[in-house]
Amino acid sequence: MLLRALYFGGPASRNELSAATGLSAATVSTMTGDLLADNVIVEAGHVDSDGGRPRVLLKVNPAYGYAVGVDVGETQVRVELFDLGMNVRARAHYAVRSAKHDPELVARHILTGVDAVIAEGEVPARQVLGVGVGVPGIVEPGADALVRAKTFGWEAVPLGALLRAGTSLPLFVDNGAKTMGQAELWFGSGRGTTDAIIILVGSGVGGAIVTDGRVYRGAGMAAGEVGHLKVVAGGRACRCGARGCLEAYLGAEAILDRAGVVADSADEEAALARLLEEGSPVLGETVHLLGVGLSSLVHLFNPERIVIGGWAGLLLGGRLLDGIRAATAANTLAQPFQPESVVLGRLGPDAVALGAATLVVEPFFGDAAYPASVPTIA
Amino acid sequence: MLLRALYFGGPASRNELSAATGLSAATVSTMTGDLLADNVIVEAGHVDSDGGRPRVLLKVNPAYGYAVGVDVGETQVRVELFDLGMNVRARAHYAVRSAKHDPELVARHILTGVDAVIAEGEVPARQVLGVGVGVPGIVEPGADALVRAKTFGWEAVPLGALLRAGTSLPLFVDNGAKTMGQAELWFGSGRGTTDAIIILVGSGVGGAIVTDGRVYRGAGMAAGEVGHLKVVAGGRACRCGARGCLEAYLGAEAILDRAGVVADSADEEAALARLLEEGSPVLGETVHLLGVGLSSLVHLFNPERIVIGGWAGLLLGGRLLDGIRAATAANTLAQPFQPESVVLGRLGPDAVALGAATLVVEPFFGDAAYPASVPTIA
DNA sequence: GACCATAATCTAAGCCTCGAAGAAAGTCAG
DNA sequence: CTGACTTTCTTCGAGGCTTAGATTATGGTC
Repeated sequence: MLLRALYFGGPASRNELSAATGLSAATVSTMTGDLLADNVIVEAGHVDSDGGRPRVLLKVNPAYGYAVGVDVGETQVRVELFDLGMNVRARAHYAVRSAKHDPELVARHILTGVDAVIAEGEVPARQVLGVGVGVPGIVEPGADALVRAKTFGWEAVPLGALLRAGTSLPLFVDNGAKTMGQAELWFGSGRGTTDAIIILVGSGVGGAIVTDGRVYRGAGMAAGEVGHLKVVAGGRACRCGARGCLEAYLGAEAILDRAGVVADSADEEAALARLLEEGSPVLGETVHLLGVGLSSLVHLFNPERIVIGGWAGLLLGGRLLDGIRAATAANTLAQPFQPESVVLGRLGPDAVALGAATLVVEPFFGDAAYPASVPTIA
Repeated sequence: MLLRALYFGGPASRNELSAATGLSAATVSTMTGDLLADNVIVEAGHVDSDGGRPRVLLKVNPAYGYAVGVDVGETQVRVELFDLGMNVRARAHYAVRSAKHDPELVARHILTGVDAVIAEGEVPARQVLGVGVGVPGIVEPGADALVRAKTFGWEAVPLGALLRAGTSLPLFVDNGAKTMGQAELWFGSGRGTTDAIIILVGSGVGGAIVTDGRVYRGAGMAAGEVGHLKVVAGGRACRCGARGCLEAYLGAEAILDRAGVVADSADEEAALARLLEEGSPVLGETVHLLGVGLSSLVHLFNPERIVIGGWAGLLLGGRLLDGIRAATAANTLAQPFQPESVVLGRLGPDAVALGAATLVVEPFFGDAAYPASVPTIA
């Protein structure tokens, strides 16, 4: 609890911690004493007195531990080493031939990358708290971390098992959009909210739903698939097999397709930028449909904030944010929705690895250890 | 924690409680001793031994306290008194002229009803733990409990304030669909799940979304408005002002309207039953759109179970459940969805008052008292 | 330099939880 | 019927965490 308060509340004095956590000053004092002794936290300067004893500021020691974040993307595997302050200490990239995503090759890239960044970052191995991996598609819970990703042709790839064979570090695998969402939540535009929607538009559409301050994963880790929210019953075919999904209209691929632009994945960004420059009736429809989708989300989740991110999302939002807000408001009851609550992401499209690293750090900050809501009696 | 385990886990021995809660047998023993002394729990028979000392079963004392549940409906205000076991002890109904829902009149009905059922139930006033009220529309958080309900013409009715002027009992006001959903969650088809969608189809469409074992209310208590999930962008006009809402197709009113049947609200049930009997192309479309809506919900929430309730929902589901399951599956990725997870509600349409009473009881069972996810530092 | 204000620490007490030991209340074999 | 055995429940002392209240530390103000 204290660690979380310090981590997200920036440097703070013991006194502020006492107020923030509700613990007594005495408890904070003894606890911080222990944490200081264990080197988990460190002093971070003083604040000049305004009449009394000056406050000593404390913060989490960034060098106490390190986390590896991995982004398994369409074109490359990116591996990055972060300290607890989420500063990058080392990077490694491995290009992947677009069509071919051999699971074993990907796993090998990840494992080599992990060793490489730990070596390059000059970090003692025992201080590495774990490896977080963000992948496309749906990840099943369980030690094997079965991954289903249509875009990669992965049906049930046991990525967890493949990686565990090559490293003994704690391992966390999750959908890349969710890791990116968690990054926006912790360090980006979602900061400070407890109920938010983070929608990530890239080539496709993904997202993360934040409830009670945490990314909601549902009963089987598959919640938050914003891309497959239906906006037009019986509408355009989506690559998931269904019809009328948001992703069938909103991802860069879908937008370009609808506009009749031919572009392979490497050119998508330039092509979309050109489309925005030149204008197109498709864009108006896109904004409208995004508004419809967001209004559904508002009515379902009543979020405090809606963050639009991902490279295509930032491109669209940069020019059309007002339109998106208006389109959402037009479909939404006035009470639960303020247009200004729709904002753009702040972290850019490369935050998947950062978010993956936060998966490692999250349990370190106390996991919240919620009591099981209802204990089961046999 | 012990109370919750006992309440939802039925009668149980101290030993079972120890296993269920993770507390040691010693702790359970002392705690239950205190609870017994305070009369919060009582013994509930024995289980014959199978070789050792027989177990003494414990349960929550239903007579320890009482809760009043109120259902503010279209045609009447229903007030019911429940004991902790949620057995009805007394009822009072007050007819309301359909069109006219004068807030002060409604409040007066509620207050008279509360006094009436407490008197009729012969319950000591100090044992009444509070009053829960289920209303249509959206309830704003705060002491005034501002209610916005288009169907009643309520713009911002401070129902909480009106009631608090006439009673000093603790007061809980929430949307009726959510209270009903909580009733299904605690005592009906949702029992035992921690992640569920409960969709209630009556004249309109409402719902409750259960995450982490509790009804999710979002940042402003307005989450879970399943009726305003959009299924057809730019589709039929909904009474909320937007277009293409699920409620514009799925509520009894909308179904009958689409089928060209004229029926006022008193006849809706009979008319819908006749439509189901006779068949209609509208029904196929309804099933399809419900499937589309549910598939959106599955992708967003990845629930363990989907409960269809409300009088119209039970009517539809009774005949067309297989079709609904198939329509949902057709629009949903295979991994997160099993068709059998769609089930019918078990409590019938009168569970609003029951659910409202659970609002009163909920904090009594320990509120879960989740630590604030991130303490705020000034 | 006396006095005040605020921050941090120390101290003793209270509460919760647990392990270990043992009491209670049965079954079962002979 | 008796003694061994099984399982449930209770008691007791120890240990840990948290707190209120007193105390010490560190600076400003007059």
